[in-house]
Amino acid sequence: MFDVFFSHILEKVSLTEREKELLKTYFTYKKLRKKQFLLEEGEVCHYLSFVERGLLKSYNTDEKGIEHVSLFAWEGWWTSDLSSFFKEEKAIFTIDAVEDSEILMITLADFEKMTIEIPVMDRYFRILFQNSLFTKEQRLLSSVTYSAEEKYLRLAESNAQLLLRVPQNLIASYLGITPETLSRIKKNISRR
Amino acid sequence: MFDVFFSHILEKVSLTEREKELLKTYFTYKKLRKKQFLLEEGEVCHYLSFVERGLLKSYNTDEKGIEHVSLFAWEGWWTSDLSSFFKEEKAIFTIDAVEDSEILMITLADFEKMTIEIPVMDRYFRILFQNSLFTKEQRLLSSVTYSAEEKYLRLAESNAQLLLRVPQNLIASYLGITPETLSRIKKNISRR
DNA sequence: AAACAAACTTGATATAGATCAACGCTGACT
DNA sequence: AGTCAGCGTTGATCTATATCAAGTTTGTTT
Repeated sequence: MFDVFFSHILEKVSLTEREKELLKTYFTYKKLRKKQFLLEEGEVCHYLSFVERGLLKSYNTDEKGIEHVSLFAWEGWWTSDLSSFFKEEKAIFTIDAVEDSEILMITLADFEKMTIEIPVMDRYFRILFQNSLFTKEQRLLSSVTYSAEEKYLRLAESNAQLLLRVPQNLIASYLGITPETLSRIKKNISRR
Repeated sequence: MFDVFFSHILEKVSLTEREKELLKTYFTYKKLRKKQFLLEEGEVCHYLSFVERGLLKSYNTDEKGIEHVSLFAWEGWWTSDLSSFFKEEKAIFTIDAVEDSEILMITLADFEKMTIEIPVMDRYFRILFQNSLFTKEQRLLSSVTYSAEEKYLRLAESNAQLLLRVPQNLIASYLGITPETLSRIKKNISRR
């Protein structure tokens, strides 16, 4: 139940057996069926969640009702509306399960307790957030600099697995283009 | 020389006098004249820098030679090509001074020493990177969801100071639109 | 297996914003 | 004080991608 969890954390920091046992106590295990919501826009996001198995997406819905996927999270990733979670404000993102999933959830109060009692978790999350920043920076640059086709090709290169696991309309949404445009792009690419 | 520096760090974590003195020893002070480079694309980024005074921008230049501003950093902000700094890879960003500036710089080796010897700095940077993530998430959402005019209005609201301090062509670049478009947007807004 | 709803494709048309070009203003350096 | 480069404005045109619409394929539920 904590397999993926510990293997991911121990890649970045060391924990004693005692710390491991303590760490477990802060988390709640939950199963989600495909399409089930973990968070809905407008609620306060009460959990930071680690994906043990499955795949979730977090997205924002605009005035026209169009969904813009902000992040996919599968085995070994964390997901949450970070801003809502840490500031206890209303969430701007919705999170739901793309596949049946199993997650480990922690509340803000427990997160704070955890960083006090296991200070090395501050280091773990420092490294985690730092790596997240690289990715976000790349995406931001990509979204401003490249054409729709280049964005798709770059995603295909950097994240081939995603394309196999996620329906094309969600990929389009993640890239910030319409499904129609993505369909045409793929046709053009395969014609060459 | 470390005024802004300590006031910003002490907002987030506490330090003993001993830790403060030790912390200082890891940083190098540097003055930059307007237009002077702190980092050029293709180099490895050897420093993470805190801005004591002034204003820097970090940007990426595309194949057409167009600059895309990724981040402005003024008093109390950190700047670096994070990915290049932490992975010791070639930088994709260039950083230069928009105004005469004074900065405090730390190398990766010293950063690592610092987090070992003053573990609470892991916490400081965890919180810092976490806050950065909120902002990047917002910008990404904004860049995909909103029209050029909405992006501008949102920036004006959330960051009025920036508009006063930075030339309009850089604001356009930061928003991912052309200077011509921004000029037209402002005209439209003021006509109403 | 039938029936229905998603997901994907293809074509026609519309549009936001880019690009190209010319000109005026401002402020920095000689 | 004069000159020149950079910044901002405005207009005309172009283009990548969105939007709208219809049809096809795939997958899920009963």
